[in-house]
Amino acid sequence: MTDYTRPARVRVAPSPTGHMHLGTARTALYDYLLAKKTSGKFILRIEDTDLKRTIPGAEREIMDGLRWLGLDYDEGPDVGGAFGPYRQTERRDLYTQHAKMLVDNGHAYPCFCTPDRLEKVRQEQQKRKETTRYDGTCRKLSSDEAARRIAGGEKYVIRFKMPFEGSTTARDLLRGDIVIENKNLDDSVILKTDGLPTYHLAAMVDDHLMQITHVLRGSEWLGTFPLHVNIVRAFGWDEPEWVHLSIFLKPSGKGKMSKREAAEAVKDGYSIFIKDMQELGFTPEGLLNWMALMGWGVAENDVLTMSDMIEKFSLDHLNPSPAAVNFQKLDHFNGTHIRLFSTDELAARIKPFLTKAGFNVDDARLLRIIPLIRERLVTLDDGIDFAGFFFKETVEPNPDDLIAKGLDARQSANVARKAHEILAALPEINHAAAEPPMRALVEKLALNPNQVFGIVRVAVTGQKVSPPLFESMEIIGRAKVLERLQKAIEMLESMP
RNA sequence: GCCCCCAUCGUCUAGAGGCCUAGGACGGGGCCCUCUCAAGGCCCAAACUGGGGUUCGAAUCCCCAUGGGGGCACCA
Repeated sequence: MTDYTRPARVRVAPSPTGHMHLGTARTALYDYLLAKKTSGKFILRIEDTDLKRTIPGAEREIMDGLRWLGLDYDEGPDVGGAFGPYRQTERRDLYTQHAKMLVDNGHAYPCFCTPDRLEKVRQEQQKRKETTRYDGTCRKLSSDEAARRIAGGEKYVIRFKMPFEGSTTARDLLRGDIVIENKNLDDSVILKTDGLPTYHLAAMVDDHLMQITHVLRGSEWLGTFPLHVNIVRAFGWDEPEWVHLSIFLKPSGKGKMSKREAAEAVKDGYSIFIKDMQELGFTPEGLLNWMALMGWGVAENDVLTMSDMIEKFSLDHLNPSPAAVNFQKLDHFNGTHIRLFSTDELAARIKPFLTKAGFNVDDARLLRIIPLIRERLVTLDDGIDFAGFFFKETVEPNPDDLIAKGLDARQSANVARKAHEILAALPEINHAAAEPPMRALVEKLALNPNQVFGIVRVAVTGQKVSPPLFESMEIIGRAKVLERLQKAIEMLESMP
């Protein structure tokens, strides 16, 4: 059982090489939950040691994404902290020193092999159907010779010396002991020609120096797990708790999320990128709830707020198996959380979407609209379809939509005229006053409510689907309702 | 090819040897409500991959098979 009485220090350590995605967000969430649960610290560390792949703006997106999700970090590049800097390129000297420590105590060595040679070795191994691995050429070099070549200006990397014999046992919190024969391991590069470390060195050094107690990371790291454990042990450090999280599979469950699949999701109105999700109208609450439950589960009542999650979260109960993403379920959680918002809250969340869509939003009016649309929204973006017409001067219904089922244009025009008459006779169009006479009209015409109200709906809102008719008309106001009805009558009359 | 990991309804999961006739959620189907679309309520179908052990007793522990996934970079 995990000890939740000691404050945990956990970190999310993304590399700024692209858009922030679901996997990073979920790891951050679990980190955050653990930190909150133990009154510990949640830390953001930027792993930007691959200069070639670093993308400008990516770091900003990560920080914005975490904050938008409500996963505020206690330490990080832009907030500081006692264990900084929190950007690996700013910790360069630390890695150089630590690499040297390993060389000095015989756990690492300089390697002068060129990329060309390594590539050739790899190809030959592949041809012979062998495992591709470093062949150990430079491991045999004497330290004198290595020193001479370095002094001669030759380029080199530092490789970690993996043991040849025996086995390495690494303990994962969810999987127990993972044992691997050392002969299956090779000597990985820990410090590159450019002087910057690879993940293997940088993450181990930083996790130790930053006093990380629990390392939560994707299970794609399981392959290099023994390497990492060996590095930590070579330094003589205590190990953190290792927790390898399940990875996300594409919706079909066949293979992990790929670029291709990501593009596919966007076409369907979804995305695996946090920034896109925000723009698509998903809420942090819905997203968090959904992500939390991929890789973790609760017995019942799975609608969870942040405080519910903090209360119920348990590392021991995480699920190690891969999880296929299910966007339909995201829709469900998003809608559910939207319905949990107060009217003021929802209005504030929707307003930016309406504004962005070009509507001039009146706050008081929006507040009246919210109760009408709340349970119809899946995303905040849906607010445009359900509330946009309230802010339009005029609407342009599709003429065909004005014709009720079972009626022709002439008959529909007649219905519209009668409705206009009834509504025009009212000093004010509100729900209470308008519904009874309109119901009476349905009776009198021997039609069904669908037909009559449908015509009025399309005329007044410009669309076939809308919030409840009478409540909507009340907000639109008498003048505009009559004006729009009149226009619809004319449209119908001009139809053959 | 080699190494590693995983395995409960279509999907996400609960399950920690007897509380299991296997629970919940999404999705699906049906009914109710209903001015459209939703939301909501009620109901239904749907799973322990297979085979061997261990045990009085296995979804749960062990082994094998099968299936799925991940990794084999001077990327993270």
